[in-house]
Amino acid sequence: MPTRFSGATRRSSTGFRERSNLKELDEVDVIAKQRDMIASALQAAVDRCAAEGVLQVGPVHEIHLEAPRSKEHGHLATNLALVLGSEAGLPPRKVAELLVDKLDLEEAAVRRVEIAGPGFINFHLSQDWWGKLLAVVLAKGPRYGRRTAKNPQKIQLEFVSANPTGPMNVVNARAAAVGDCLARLLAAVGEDVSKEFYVNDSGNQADQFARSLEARFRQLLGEDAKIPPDGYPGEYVLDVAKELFDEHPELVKMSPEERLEFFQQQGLDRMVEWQRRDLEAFGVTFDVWFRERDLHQAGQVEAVVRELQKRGHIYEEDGALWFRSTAYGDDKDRVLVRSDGQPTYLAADIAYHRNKYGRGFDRVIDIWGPDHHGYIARMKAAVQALGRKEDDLEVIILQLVNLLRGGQQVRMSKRTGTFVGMAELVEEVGRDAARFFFLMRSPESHLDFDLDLAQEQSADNPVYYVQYAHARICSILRQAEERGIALPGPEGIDADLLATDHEEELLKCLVAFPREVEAAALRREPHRIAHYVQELASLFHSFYTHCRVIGEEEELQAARLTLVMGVQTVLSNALELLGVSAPEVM
RNA sequence: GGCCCCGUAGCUCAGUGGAUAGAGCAAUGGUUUCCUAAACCAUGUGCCGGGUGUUCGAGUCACCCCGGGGCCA
Repeated sequence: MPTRFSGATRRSSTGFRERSNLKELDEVDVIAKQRDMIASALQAAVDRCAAEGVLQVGPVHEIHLEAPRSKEHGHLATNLALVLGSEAGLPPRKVAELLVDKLDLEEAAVRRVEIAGPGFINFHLSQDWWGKLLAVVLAKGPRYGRRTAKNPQKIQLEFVSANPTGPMNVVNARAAAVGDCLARLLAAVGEDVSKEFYVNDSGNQADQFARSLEARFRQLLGEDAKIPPDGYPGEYVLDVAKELFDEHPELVKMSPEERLEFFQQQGLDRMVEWQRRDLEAFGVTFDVWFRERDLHQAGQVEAVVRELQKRGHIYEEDGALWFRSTAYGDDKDRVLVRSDGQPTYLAADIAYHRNKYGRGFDRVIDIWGPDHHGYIARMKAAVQALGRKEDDLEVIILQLVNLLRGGQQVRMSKRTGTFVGMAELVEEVGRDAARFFFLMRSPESHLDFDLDLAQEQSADNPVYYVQYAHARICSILRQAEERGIALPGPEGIDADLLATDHEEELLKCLVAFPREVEAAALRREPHRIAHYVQELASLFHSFYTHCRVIGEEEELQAARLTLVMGVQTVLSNALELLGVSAPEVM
């Protein structure tokens, strides 16, 4: 039944986003359903062959169906016959023949089945099915690619957690982009995610920062104060000192001890605020900003040491308290409380992780910089010593970022002032480009970040390339709207008309999106989405050059407009996952 | 010395144990009466660092070696 896009139904400024009432399509993922139907048909065929004795095999554990790379191999393919071949003692192609012979695919939208290569069984889906797929994409709209989980995990994702004693660097920025994207991906597959930033506002570094502030403060008063040797000489410390000086004239009258105390609190708060603003400018927000200070004040560091003691994981040696982390695979035991009674950083970190689980998280994912890989074993040991499973803590180590300018590596040095921090980077290349570039590589790969390319407004710049595809679609839809072109509903189009390779490739790409999201989320690999969206944009640009949309014969125009809306939806959804904007005009 | 990451086309990198290993860049040549040329099309490129093993099948998994980067001591 045709519905009209123009006129009565809702429409967005960019086109004909429409709210469909395709209830059952909205609920069921037709792609997954198609897989399930083919898989169960294969299962039935195996059972029948086994019952008739032509195939002597045990129960099949898993039927693997994949989308082949090459289109000659159909839309879905299974290696089932190859797997069963050795077990049955028959050549795989023979097994495939037996299976295909017994295959009942009446329920499935399969147009053709063939045996190919060493024994693959390839399935070609009917064109009609592609029309249904488009209907699903449009019906789900922003929710296409998202799903709900039957038993959502409560996941805590901790990332960035930069020391509040200085500006954030480019690895922090990479962590922000990756962490935020991962949070979006996990939410997209139905998990319950909380993003957290851990503020190391205690300990020696925080003390040194306060002392550096004090020195800067005295300099403002005209005194000849020196930054302590382990302090922070950066100019930003002077800026903070100035701010505090202007806002708190009473500081002048305080004793040095009182002032130090004040700087410990207010100075670090100022830095944290600064970080929060920089992150916001990058489009990254956190659900929780957790202060290490609070852990100490609540006595949780002592508490976790006591708990480990009670559980028998602590021993005393040389006046210090040691955690027997080797019992869980660490290469040596670790000090938790030094002989002078001071807890170590590790003790606080363990207390922090206990706190996380105490808040009811099923799983904790930490994203750390490359300098922390040595901590994985001891933290995992601690988590297990506290009675959790090893997998309840997952650590992603981000590798280094090399900034390139003019083809040359930008040497990072705080001393020589060639330091490019997160804020400068976002300022220089823009939020979208920065995020996209950070998400192009897998987290554990070293990343070369080409500052020149990121700013280029050309085809070479993948961000613009992808965004341009979206803008072009918006342009088509605007024109269709202006001309008052009426459309059938997505379920009313004739999908047979989408017959060119360009169109088929696009449809296949749209189908693949939910699984791509799932893979990216489960494997913690956001870069998959960056690659996917480039692929989709590329297919669209090619389609755009070769196929007209507006001005074609009415039915074809309708079918292509529907296809283009589907592409728009998926481009926009994918970019949303990356945290990159999808502009309507460029 | 121990550990982590990487090694795939000239460069930067993708690559769920599957079929003839891909993309972008760079190079060369083309495409605009027509929805945005920030685009498209065509052409070439490989001991997937090396070896051994597991497997019906290995760029992918295991082990060893070589090389680059990093962390710790």
